Amino acid sequence: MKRRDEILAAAAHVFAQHGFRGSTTRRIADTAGVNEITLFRQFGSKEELIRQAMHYCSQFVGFTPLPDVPVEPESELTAWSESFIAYLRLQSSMIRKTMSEIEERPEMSEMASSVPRQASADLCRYLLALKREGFITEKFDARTAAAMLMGSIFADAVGRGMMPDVYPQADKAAHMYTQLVLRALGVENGSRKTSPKQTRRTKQLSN
Amino acid sequence: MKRRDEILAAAAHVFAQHGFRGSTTRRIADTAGVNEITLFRQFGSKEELIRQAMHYCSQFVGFTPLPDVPVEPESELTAWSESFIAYLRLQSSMIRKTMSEIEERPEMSEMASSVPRQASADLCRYLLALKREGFITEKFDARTAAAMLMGSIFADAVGRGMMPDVYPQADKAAHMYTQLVLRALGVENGSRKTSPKQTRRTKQLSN
DNA sequence: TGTGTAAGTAAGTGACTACTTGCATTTTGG
DNA sequence: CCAAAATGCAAGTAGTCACTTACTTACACA
Repeated sequence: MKRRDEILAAAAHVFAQHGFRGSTTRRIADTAGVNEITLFRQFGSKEELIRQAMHYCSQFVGFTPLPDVPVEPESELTAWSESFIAYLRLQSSMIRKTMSEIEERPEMSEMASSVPRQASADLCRYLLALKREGFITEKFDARTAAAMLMGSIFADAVGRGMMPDVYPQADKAAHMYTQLVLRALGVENGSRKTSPKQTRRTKQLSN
Repeated sequence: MKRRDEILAAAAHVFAQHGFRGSTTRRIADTAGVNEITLFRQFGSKEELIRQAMHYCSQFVGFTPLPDVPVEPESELTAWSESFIAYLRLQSSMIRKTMSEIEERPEMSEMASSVPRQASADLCRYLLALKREGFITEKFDARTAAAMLMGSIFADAVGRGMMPDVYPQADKAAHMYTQLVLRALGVENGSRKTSPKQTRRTKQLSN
């Protein structure tokens, strides 16, 4: 069990550095400190090993959750953006490798896309809640706004290593992207423009 | 000469599909319809061939230029965004492959980063011109705003193939990102908030 | 003590890789 | 029209790749 996890972690690490073709079974075995044969006995093939390694990695994902009912949009959304960018930066090598293999190993990319998919859904729901709770009065498309915030964060995480000078200061970037999106939506200094629409949930909370 | 270009185009195409390691000399030769030996006689090595193929590709880059003096911010910036996203979408496979090889072939990534670098500089200059010409009165960080617009477009171009449902309608996306950024900067319906600051250039143009 | 399981060692297989050599053929330019 | 350059063909080299077979060792548990 422990051995197995060590091998999976090693495989994930090697894959993040060298991609699928560059992840030779020898290199993975050396990194894990085990004999090459052990890989084949445990996982059958290199492909299966790397598939399981990616699945193993997906256990450790977890973002600061967005509340169902917004109270302080800027701080809540900033916290979420910070945790999202931190995750993407940590995984940036793996993300780049995975994205470059869509054409040749589409099922692996599909697995990797579940995290941003979920994040996008969460973010959209939160933005609609901002509208429902009266923080936003103007018309806007939640999916576009969500795609912008996530896209900015994504591009920052995977692109900063290549061209650090085109991005804002690293530790403030998530906050600045968040602020700019909120300004685009007309959310300023956290004040409500209208009172919340009455729904079952908001009624319960206002008791 | 013509032969050479055919080989370079084939090499670029194969590289965009399979990456460096997957671009076998045999595959490139087959795609180009030439003998494998010809590659080595013309270019010496696979590495040199692919290097030249990428350089060959960079000839065909060209965006709708941003004017030095903004007149209609939304239409001008949208046109630029459209041309930028069209380019990135066309090159998305190549971009993904190049990005995934930063660790192993940094000099190639450096070459590829010159295009977005230039684009970022152009965009920043334009945003500052918007301020100078009185379209923007609020304080803003040009680099952050530029990173957001470019990041959104970049993420759209490379990510849509993987998860089409998280992005807005493809043919309107560039326009919507542009609009949202302009709203964040407080540029509405193209009207100036203050009169342009007098500079040599604007003085000349106002004659 | 015996037995099953996970691990290691040694050796090797066939396929593919970038790249080379020698020679025949085609294309091209003056 | 002829020489020179470019290209093709056949064969081969040395290395790497994923993966296999046969056998040995270490350890847990009953």
